[in-house]
Amino acid sequence: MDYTNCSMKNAFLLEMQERGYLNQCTDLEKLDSVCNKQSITAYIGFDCTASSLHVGSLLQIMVLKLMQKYGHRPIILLGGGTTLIGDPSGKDSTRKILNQKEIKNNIKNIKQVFTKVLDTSKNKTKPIFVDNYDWLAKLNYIDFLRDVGKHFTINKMLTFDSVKLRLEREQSLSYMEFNYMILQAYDFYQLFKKNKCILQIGGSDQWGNIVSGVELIRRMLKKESYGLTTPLITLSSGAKMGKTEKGAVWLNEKLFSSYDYWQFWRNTDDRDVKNFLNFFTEIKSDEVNQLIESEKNINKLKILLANEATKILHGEAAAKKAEKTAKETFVSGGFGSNLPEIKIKKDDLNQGIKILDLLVLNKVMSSKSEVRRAIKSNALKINNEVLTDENKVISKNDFASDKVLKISFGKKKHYLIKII
RNA sequence: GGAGGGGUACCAAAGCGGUCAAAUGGGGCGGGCUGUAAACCCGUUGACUUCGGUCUUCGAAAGUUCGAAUCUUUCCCCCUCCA
Repeated sequence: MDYTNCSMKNAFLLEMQERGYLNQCTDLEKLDSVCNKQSITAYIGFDCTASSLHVGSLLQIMVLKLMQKYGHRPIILLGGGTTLIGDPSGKDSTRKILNQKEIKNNIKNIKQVFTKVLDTSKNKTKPIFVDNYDWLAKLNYIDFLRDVGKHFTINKMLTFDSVKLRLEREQSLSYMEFNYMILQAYDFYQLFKKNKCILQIGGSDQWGNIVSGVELIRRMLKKESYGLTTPLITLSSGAKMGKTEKGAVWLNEKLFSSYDYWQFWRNTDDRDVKNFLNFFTEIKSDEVNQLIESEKNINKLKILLANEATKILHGEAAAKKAEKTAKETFVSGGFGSNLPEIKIKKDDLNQGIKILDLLVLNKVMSSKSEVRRAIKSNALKINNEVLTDENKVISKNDFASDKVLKISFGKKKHYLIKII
């Protein structure tokens, strides 16, 4: 949506707009004037179907961070209740239903990301974590239908994309999932009442759910609340954002290392660099424009992007370390110290280990055939030398004076073999 | 509940008794070119292998046959139309 003609005054919303975080808003002008008068509380709900969020949720997290910058308070709703139900938005089919234990565990892990990225030091803007299981689980079905359900018409619900698409594609939509939007609307109502949360933010696929909440609050409390969505990020290549050769780009370090995370940003498509600098770093928008103008070497900007983005999630030290490793590995072709390691026992090394076994056992590749294939196509290197012998046995002699050996698969995947 | 149609590898989709580890497209992976980018070109894409082969796969199970993804039976699941 184009808001260029809207005369916003509020600094927070202006920056939202400059960075491209604004997609749709239920009433931007009113929200603007509210934000100008007071600090607000807003919430974003996150899905807890996995043990970590991935970059797909990063834009939302950046919005929360930006709120804090302007003195507003974010609420993070980790939907233990709604995850039990499953949001049909943007899904072709029913997703896997998790049990409570899995969800609890997921919430615990996901929470770590927020405590790392957001500022928890200031009382006024300190994030609040809530779990809608706390109120959803207590609901009484009959009461709920009478108090909340009466405000929803099936006629309207059927027109929401999340429902409509399923019906059009003739994919089944269970009654359970059909209720999702009501529960999400009820969440907003609860947070409005309990925490004076007047704004719900979400991805563009959440629009329908968010509007339902705004309407529910209006009907039940006769009060005004707001909804705002962020755009769906589309890559220049048309692909979905967040896929790499290592799978999804997870935000939890256990699932996706800070080095890989840095690499992910470093490998950004030229055409996406400007957007990403605006979306995923804290560099000011006009500064970004200037950089794009003045810096002729796009790779320098990609390094900047990687550093800044990694800094936000994993801290400055991790970002620096990743940059150093990348430099050592790619520029000088040496041994970056932060590369993933494969450990070999001294005894095993004395006997010699087949390269085939080594790579499969350490999950560098999933089968011996794959290793053989890689060797046939000159994709495997030991200390930068192409390996042609698939029967190669790694032994002590292969190690340089240093106690380290570098194995590379393709141009980007490098591993250090260490003797333990 | 009745009548049809269908379930094939990561996905889509061909094959309908042997020449099928299974066409083709997409995706993935690798190589080349480059800039750790894009585009393009090439290779590869079940597992194990002493590179001769061997083993396991076409919804599940049983059967026919020298031989089955292909034929038969039962079961499970999905879709369409009718009620």
